[in-house]
Amino acid sequence: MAAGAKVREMDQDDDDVISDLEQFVGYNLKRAYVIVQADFRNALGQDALAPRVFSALSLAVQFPHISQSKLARKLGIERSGLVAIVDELEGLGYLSRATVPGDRRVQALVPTEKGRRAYAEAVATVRAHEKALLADLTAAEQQTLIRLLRKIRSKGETE
Amino acid sequence: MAAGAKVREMDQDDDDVISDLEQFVGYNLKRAYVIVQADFRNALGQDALAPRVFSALSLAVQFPHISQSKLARKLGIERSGLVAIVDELEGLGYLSRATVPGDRRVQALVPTEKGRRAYAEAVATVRAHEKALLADLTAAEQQTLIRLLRKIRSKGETE
DNA sequence: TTAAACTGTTTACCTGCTAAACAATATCCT
DNA sequence: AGGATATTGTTTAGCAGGTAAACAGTTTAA
Repeated sequence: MAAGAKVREMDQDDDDVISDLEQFVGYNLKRAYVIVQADFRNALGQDALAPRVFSALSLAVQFPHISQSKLARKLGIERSGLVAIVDELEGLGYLSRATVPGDRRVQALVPTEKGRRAYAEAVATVRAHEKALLADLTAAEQQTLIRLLRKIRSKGETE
Repeated sequence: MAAGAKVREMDQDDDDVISDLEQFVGYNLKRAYVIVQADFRNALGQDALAPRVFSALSLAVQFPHISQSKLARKLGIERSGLVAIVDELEGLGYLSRATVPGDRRVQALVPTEKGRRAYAEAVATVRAHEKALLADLTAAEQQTLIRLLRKIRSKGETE
């Protein structure tokens, strides 16, 4: 399986050689990201909440009446990109766009009871799957990992 | 100006509240990945080698005469997705598709001297930028980070 | 020799974004 | 006051980076 297909008789097996790439944080980050994201997706089922929709819902539940602009900023995406996400959440009945008395430009995102329940359920599922995926890491290692990733984030999200 | 725009007078500032999201490895991974990738891109210049093209070149240089199938497998992408990447590298004159005596199906990727030089230069640049980006992490922390990311990878790349 | 498997490729598609323009609304500046 | 300036949500067009399915050519297995 891992051995090179026997297309040629003396095929030197390069599979275990450590490449340059492996020494880059960026490369390892990307590969790990792909795996964790895939795990997320089949944790919640193939066509349920996508990671970004889950994230938006999470923040909407935690910060009810947040505006779309603020939410976009928290998520690190553009306002325009958030529209489809909020559309989806509204379509699912997980939140509604409410007008704000003082400012008629902003749409306050208020989660519905259904949205809060769905989120509570999703968050438990995701947590469980992430825990299983990261079973090889001790609790301390997981905390360290998060701490180091946040350090990188704080370097880049300065504004 | 991290403070919320003064749209309303008593706008509680949610910016420093720790959200649920921050506790997920997946979320932190994604955010960090975006930052490192962006750093990579403006390390090499806006329209130079994209990360994935750099990665492919790296492996082609390190494993000359690797086949596209093997390269795709190493990169964790589909064969079909690799075609455009190899096209680009060939277009740049960084490698060529060579026929293999024993098997007329496979295209052996052989880096040119130009390709090897370009890679050597790129790798130095990327290393320098990554070092700068990760200056807040000690060398030990960087090693730990890579070790933990590889642990996640080894969990997901089992096949 | 026929069936099965593998290689590279094309094509059609999907996801998750950005950037630019826009109308509506709000705020700032004298 | 009132005009410039800014902000909010939105649409549209486009890009990057991938997948999946089908295919011809070639090789291996039965």
